[in-house]
Amino acid sequence: MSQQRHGSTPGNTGAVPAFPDLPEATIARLPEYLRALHNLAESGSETVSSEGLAAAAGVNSAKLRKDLSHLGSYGTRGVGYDVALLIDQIEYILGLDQRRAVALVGVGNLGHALAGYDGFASRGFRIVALFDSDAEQVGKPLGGLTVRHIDELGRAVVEEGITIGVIATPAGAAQAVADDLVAAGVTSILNFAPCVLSVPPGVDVRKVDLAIELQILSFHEHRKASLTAIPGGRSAQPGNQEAVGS
Amino acid sequence: MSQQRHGSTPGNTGAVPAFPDLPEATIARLPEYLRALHNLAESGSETVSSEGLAAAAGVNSAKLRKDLSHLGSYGTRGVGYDVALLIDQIEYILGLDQRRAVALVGVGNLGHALAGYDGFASRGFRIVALFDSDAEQVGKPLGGLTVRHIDELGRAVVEEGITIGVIATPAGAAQAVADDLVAAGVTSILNFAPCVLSVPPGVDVRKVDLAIELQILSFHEHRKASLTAIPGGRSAQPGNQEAVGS
DNA sequence: CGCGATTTGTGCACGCCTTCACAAGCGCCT
DNA sequence: AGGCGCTTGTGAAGGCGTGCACAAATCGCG
Repeated sequence: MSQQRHGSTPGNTGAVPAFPDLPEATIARLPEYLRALHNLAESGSETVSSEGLAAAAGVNSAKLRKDLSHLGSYGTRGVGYDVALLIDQIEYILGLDQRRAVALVGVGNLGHALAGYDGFASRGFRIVALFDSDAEQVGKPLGGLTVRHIDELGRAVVEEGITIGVIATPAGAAQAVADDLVAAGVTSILNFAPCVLSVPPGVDVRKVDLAIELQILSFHEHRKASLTAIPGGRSAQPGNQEAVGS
Repeated sequence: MSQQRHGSTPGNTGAVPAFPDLPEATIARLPEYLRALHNLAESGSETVSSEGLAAAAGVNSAKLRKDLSHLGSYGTRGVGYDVALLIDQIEYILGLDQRRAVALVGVGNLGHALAGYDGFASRGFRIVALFDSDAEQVGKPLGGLTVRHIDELGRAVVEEGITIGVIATPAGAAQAVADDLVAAGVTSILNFAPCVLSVPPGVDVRKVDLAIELQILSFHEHRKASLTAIPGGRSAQPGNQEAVGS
């Protein structure tokens, strides 16, 4: 975690409700809280304590309370948080009430899986267009959509109201695709290609590199092995849960 | 980002080289540096300055120097870093010289893509076994391997020397699979299921939730939209690169 | 051999995030 | 109505990570 520091809203005296200036670390945890809350709602819970929700989300209860306090006071002392109300609040903050339209570029190995991943639809996103530069792929049906050539991206972004682009191409093509997405008006990019993208100010990029996650685990394996090898090294360390994305 | 605080190596006076106690944030960036270094090596560079490598990895040069200084002094003032030497060092630290054996559990939509992802093999990992609980899937060939029933996991872990498990099952099955992996002796787990896993001390879990990444981007879209809507809101913010992990 | 240009390695200060500990508030029971 | 137990919300402290700015070190050239 590093940059991504955005300006606040200085003299916001308009009728529009002030957009809360949440810490980046808090934002990254809100989706996790949201998922836990949906589970609780399904199991019939009306309210939940910070302790209970924290356990379900895998975090410290103090951290959870501080995170939620940034959104405003939606809890009742002595009782807990109203599950349904909190769900609405978090979904509003995250902008999920708009069911954002997503474009997926690159329908190779990974792209196929992403196009068919039902976890997107169930959590507020619609993949509305698939693109590829390979003529072999263009025209093929995939998950209810037809793969289109990347030249059509600009038009599709406008017509479908796309605001988020997902890049699942090889690393060599990723920068060109990013440029195309930006030119088309997309301002948020999720990049699965193992490379650094250069984008203009105002465009947000998040990166997911599957191999990097394994390499981090590999480091801890290496460390654990070296600890158990030396005399005095303990074989059990308090290693534990760790989420990506900070 | 949160826990994962491991004990240091107190009285390490043995012949085994002291395992460096790297900050977690540094560890998360090492794989990125490694990728950039491989690119540089391929293009024929013998040495690289901190400025150059930082640009290739998408970070600040001061941060890069501090990160590398934790590994020891492998640079030459006035010249830069020896690319080949640094690659060896980082690969050693990350434990990649052992080409770790990985087990993949769940060959559904996402599992298929992971099994065929060549980015693993090219970066030090071998997927050596595929598992599923669905009898329909068991026996099918996939990426040069045959899908096995999850009951065989314990035996396979020992025989193949598996140290890392990847969970690509639905959320409902993930905890049971994690328990099986731990029981079989696996001490590192990469979890793609959208749920919190409970594991004993000494086992490391990293989580990748594709929908969460989109939700974080959605938040920034929402924020940007609300900024441009109010008078005085600027339409271009210094949003920028942001990696997951850490 | 000495000097200047270049680049690393790091001490320091700042800011963010986490965690503790507790006061304030709410509901329930008597 | 009053008191008691429970839970939230938050002030303060501590730790971690980042980035600046500079001293130390190395190479190349005259």
